[in-house]
Amino acid sequence: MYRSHTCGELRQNHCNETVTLSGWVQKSRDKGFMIWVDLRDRYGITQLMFDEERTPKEMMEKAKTLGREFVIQVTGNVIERVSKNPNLPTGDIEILVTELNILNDSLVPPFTIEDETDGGEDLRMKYRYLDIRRNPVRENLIFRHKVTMAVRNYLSNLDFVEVETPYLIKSTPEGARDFVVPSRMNEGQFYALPQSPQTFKQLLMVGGMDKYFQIVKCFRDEDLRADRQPEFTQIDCEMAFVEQEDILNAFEGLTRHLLKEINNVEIGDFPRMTYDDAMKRYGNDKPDIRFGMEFGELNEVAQHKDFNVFNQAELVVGIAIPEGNSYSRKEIDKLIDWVRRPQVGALGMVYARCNDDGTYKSSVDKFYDQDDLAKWAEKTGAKAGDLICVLSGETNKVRAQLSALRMEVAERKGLRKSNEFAPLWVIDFPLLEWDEDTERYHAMHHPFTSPKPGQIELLDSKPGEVKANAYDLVLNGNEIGGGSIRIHDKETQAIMLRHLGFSEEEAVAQFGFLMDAFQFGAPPHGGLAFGLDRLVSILGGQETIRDFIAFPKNNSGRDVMIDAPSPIDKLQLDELSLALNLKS
RNA sequence: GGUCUGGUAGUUCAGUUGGUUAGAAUACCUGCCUGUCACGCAGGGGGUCGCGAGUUCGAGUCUCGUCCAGACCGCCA
Repeated sequence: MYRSHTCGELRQNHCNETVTLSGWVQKSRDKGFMIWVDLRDRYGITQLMFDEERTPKEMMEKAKTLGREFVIQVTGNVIERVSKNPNLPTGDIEILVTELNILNDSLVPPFTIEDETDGGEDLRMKYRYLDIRRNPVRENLIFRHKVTMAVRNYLSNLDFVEVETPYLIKSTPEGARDFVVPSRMNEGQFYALPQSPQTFKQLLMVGGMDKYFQIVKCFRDEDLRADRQPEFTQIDCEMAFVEQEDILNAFEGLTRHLLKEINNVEIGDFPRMTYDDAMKRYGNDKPDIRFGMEFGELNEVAQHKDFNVFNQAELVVGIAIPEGNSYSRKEIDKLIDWVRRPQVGALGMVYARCNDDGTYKSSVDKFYDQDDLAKWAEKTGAKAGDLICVLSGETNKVRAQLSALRMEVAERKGLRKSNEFAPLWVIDFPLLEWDEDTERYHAMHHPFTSPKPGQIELLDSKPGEVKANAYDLVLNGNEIGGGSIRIHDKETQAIMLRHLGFSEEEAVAQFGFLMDAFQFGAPPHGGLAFGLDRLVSILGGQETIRDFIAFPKNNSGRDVMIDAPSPIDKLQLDELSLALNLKS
């Protein structure tokens, strides 16, 4: 028996008991006459004690050799401490050790195993197994476990069935790049890892599994970000015999349950906003509505004066920064520099100070009088003491730029509070999106999304204006879920694929299996998928998803711990009938 | 594919205008210490300044290239 108790559970009432503990040496304090060792496991820390008078000499010598992260097993008596430590749950007691067994020694760890570690990201990832010994990472992994358990319980209680779908599937040209797996048994042919189990869950609906979910890994071979991993986990859901309203209600229920269960936050009906509205009011299809600073469009009141920059712009739009008038000229210049960075890409920024006495002072006073500026204030909702920031140009670009500014200002002003939760449904997404590079329309969500009733005729005349039965669930400015009501008949699916540029042969080759299935009594269906990693990190009140993933990849898609990806040897390539054609 | 930031002791970082033997904290090692718990005290070891060229009497410092890491843009149906 390695242990009778954990390192987190012994208290005063255990005194005089003989116990056995196993764990890691957190720290050893050698005072010569006495040695204290903090023994750590997942559950806590218990202080071990060796002392000149009561500990045999050989054991005293052995205790002196204990280094950080040695794994040891001790047996001893629980005794009350002479000087207690109120900061530790086990601080009233310590173990007077009678047997010491070094199970395994340890090299000096490359960073400290403490809550506030001195280790950089790089090092922590290389030695992730040491990082996981730290409280914050371990707690995040346990937190994730609690979220997934809550999801499984909630959905299971509503008669959802978790069904596994295959990881080795077929590559499709739509959407993200596929990770590809060569097939040894089928020379020259490849599987793809799923970007999502999309078609399989639809086929489960055809199969009559009318409520499905799966907590499932998905793979996308695209460039990464702080919050984007090449393999990530979705809570993938699908329901048959449902309309959009049924889906929104079902998964609003799940989200509300999680907020209550995990964060003890009660939230009523989630607000809904159309995509068009979100773009107009926030310049963004995933607006953070924890704070204001809504867009005010100024074309009416700022054009047809002598300021050519605005006159030539498709859109003139501003926001009011609360108490922004306190910014110095220098700070405003810095803000202007910020929006001019290539990543944001604005050419310039016009601003107007809203003075406390109700007057205005703008960077374009030459062109606008006090009455004009008062109208700006009205449109942007600016109050005395605020700062109006105005950008202009091509509608989509300006909206993106001003949205970036809005988020940046909110971040700097601490308006993005991690313990506040503001969910939002964004609905009525466009069905199609024009792609400049390929000069054709792409499905904004995916090719299986159904258009709004009665709009399918518009596909020929005004494809960009067709709205879809597609919706996103947004939480605190992050898209945590997205879904749609699917097409469930062969004809509509064929029309859709044709508009996406598939020839009939291509459509049959890629998605024939789905359209075949639609001919055998496919029920109306729809669904939604949550990004679990992001959802968990937001509920956990943290920015980075990497600390909620046990073994994440770095920026370049590498696992620096196992050093993957890596070359494979000639033999493996030969078996797969593959030859390398390296660019560098 | 692009923009920006960084790379100096095991680790986190400082290093001024290009100038003597590259520093601090922490970790590590040795010794001391009669209740420690961020223990304390004394001493010690530890450096290819990412790598490669170049400029210079002289480069951690300047220039170019390159590699690695991070953030962002493109991309991510």
